[in-house]
Amino acid sequence: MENIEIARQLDEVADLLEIQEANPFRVRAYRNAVRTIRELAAPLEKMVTEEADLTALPGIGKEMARHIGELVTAGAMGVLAELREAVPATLVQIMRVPGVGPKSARKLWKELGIEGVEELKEAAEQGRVAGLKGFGEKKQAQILAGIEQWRRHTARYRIDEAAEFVKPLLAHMRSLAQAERMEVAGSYRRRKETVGDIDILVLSSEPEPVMEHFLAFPAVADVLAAGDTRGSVILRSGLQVDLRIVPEESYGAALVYFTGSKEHNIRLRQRALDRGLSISEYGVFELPRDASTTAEAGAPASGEAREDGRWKAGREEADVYEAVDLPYILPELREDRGEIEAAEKGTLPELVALEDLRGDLQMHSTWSDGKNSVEEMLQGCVDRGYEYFAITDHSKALAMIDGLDREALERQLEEIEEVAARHPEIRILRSMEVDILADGALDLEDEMLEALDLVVISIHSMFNLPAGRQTERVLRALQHREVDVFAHPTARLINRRDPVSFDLEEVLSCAAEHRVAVELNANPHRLDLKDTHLTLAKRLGVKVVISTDAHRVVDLDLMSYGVEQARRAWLEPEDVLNTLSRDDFLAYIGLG
DNA sequence: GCCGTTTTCGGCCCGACTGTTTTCAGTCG
Repeated sequence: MENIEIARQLDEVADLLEIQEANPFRVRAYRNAVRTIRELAAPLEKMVTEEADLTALPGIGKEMARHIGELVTAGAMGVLAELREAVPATLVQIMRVPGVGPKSARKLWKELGIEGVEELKEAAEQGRVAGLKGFGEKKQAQILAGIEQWRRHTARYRIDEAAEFVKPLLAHMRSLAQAERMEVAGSYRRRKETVGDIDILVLSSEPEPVMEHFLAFPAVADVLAAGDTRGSVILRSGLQVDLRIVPEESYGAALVYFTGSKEHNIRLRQRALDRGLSISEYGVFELPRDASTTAEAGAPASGEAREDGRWKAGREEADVYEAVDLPYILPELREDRGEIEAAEKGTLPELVALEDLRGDLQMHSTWSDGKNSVEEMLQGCVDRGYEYFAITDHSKALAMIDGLDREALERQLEEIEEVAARHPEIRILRSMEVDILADGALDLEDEMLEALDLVVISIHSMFNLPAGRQTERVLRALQHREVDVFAHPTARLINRRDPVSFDLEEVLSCAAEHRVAVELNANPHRLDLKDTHLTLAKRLGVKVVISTDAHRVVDLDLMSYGVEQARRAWLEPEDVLNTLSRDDFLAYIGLG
């Protein structure tokens, strides 16, 4: 059983417990376990069969380990089965409707017998929901709108999709003089591969016109909330945008708060409490001395309290970190994946940056499915300051797009030689993206593989092999002595195709042993390997190459998405092969 | 249900907005 399925079932336990009004901290314990499992690169199933100690994982205790063991060995968890007996599992769907939480779901079920979204819609349309105590006409309308929104949009947006919506919105907001500073925060700022919504923070001493201007953005389809300092809208695209307006002394604290992640913020706030401080989006505050005896021990709620002398910091993000004795932590690292501990010890990584890259090691030309010639791609690479690049057209197994057979490759290599002769300013690597066939053999004769400067291999077929066979297939390919790079290893397409299943740890160990690098495919549809996988690669001593897989010259600019994900994985320049200079890179791949 | 050089018991982040309320609960981020 895949980790993702185990996480899903534990998450359902948490949902059902919430509807049952269980101890909220117990619910949180399940959510924490879910988070750990979602980020875990090692397969739990294997850990269980090897009798590894699951309780060593954060948020997994004795009980959680027992649940997981049960699920892996018996295929189901007793705790979930019992909950499903007591609570209709379809109530979880109701909870997903915006504006409906566990309390409402329970009430709708207990008092109106509603068990699913369809029934909820019907009841709301008939006006029966408004009759409930604590509900009303407006709440009922909100629920109906919520159902529509939920139907329209369930998936998260790829980061490049989100960027397309963010750009015009930012331009709109920047045209307003009262918006003194502005930043897109949230997971967008942390450069996650997908975002659920967009969070925009504005510094202004005049919030009213800023909020008005925000609501007047032409693409706004629906206003969910609009207060003095917080607003929330749905764009026509279905994307939700939240706006927060804060004064100058709170901008840094609000940026920390609004950038997240939630888990990172919780750690910071706990750290503050340990130091007699409290952090909120308004700043860092000193706790009252007698905090233990009073109920309101936290940060002052709003404006007036910021002037009572307890405000300590909050203008800039760095001030907030400094207040809890930490150096500044970059947004990409704020996931509570050890960055707080590293910051404390002074061992934060020196993250790789776009300027560090000296070459691009996967791109296509008109020889296969690319839209530009070899020479045009070369010029694109020269324009981006690269010292080397690889032309990696597809091999013949991809008949659909006319992959190159041996003869075609030979002709292509002749052209490359001619182009190279005219362009001594950059080194063209003679390469190919060779398909890994069903049995792990490579889709090109050994003789030709030897003739290439760089052999890149990847999966384009048989995505659904069972994990055991997929692992064997990949291991065999990795062991071929001519292979240099394993490209887009899991073959996933974000929101479109699941990753293939194989034992990643075994695959990476094999890559390390045979000195094969893994690719971080920078195309925002792929971002493969993803951040947590790359962290594991680094730990296992596997080098990474970041490549765009460009199919036209402009695609070469997708490199930034790759670098951002590499940064989320804590990669430093020395972890990434294509930060090497031309001579060092050629030496690394044995071309002296 | 998890966790711990201040704790194996008693904690577990903090605040805005909305709707239905006369002081707050629920939801969300």
